[in-house]
Amino acid sequence: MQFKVTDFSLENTLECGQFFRFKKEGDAYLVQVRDKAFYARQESDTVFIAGTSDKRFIRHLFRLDEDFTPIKKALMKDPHTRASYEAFPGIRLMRQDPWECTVSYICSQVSNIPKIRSSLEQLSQSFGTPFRFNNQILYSFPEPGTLTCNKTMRACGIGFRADYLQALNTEVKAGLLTDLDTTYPQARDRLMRCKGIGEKVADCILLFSKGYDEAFPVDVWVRRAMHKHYLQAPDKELREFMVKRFSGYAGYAQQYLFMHTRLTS
DNA sequence: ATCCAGGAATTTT
DNA sequence: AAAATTCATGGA
Repeated sequence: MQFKVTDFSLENTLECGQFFRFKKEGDAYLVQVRDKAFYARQESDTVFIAGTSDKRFIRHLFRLDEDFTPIKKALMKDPHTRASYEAFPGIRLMRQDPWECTVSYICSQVSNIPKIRSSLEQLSQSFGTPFRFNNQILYSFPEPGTLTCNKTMRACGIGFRADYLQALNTEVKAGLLTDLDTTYPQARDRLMRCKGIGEKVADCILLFSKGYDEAFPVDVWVRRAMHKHYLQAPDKELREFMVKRFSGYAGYAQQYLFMHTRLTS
C-alpha cells in the first residue's frame, strides 16, 4: 500500500515529539497504535505502508485527506515558524487515538521524551496483550479499564502519575472521551476536570487526537521560544497571541517551534 | 549531589 | 483571578 504525499515528512512527523509508539528499523519505522502495528517508509514523495491494508486508518492517522496548503502558507509568513519549517520540513500533526493520547500525555508531565516512550512501552508490556508481528513479539496498548493496579503501574516508572491514570478510569467510564466532541473551550474544560490534567496536557490531547488545531500547548521549550522570539508574558497570553497570529493553526506553529528549539538549542 | 524534563495542585496575594 | 509556592520522579 502506498500514498503520494506533498509537504509531508514521515521522519519529522514521527520524530517531532507528538507521538511516542514507534521505532526505527533500518529505513522504515515500526509504528504502533492501540492493538495495531505497521511499517512505514518514505521515498521522496511516496509513503509505503506494510503490515496493514487498512487504507482509511492510515489516511486518518496522518491526516492525509486534509489540505496542508493554507497551513504551510500561514507558517511561511512568520519568520520564526518559517525558519522552523526550513529546518524540519513536512511535520504534520497526527490524529492519534484519544485514549492512547490521553494516557501518553498524563505520563508526559515533568518528564522527557525518551522517558515517556520507555514508560509507555513498559505499561504496554505489563497491561497490554502480546501479539506476533513480522516475527517479533509486540504488545498492544493497555485497553481502557485495565490500568488499575497502582503498584504495577509504578513499576513501569511512571511514579506519581499512576494516581492520575487510576482516576482516569472512572472519567473514561463516565464518558470523558465522547465528551470531547464539542467545541475547543468546552472540551478543554472537560479534560481539566480530571485529576492530573492541566492546561498543557489538555491542549496536547485536543491538538494531537481531536483535531483542535487552535490548541497551543505551552511546555518549557515552547515557552522559551516564545519568550525569546515573540513576547515575555504568562502562558495564557502566549496562547492568545499565537491564536491571533496563526488564525486557527496555532497548534501547527507550536509543533514547529517545539521541534526546532528542542533540537537546535 | 544538583539540575532538568512536553506540569499540576495548592496556597497566598 | 492571578501569582507564587509546593509537590513529584527518574535519569543525566
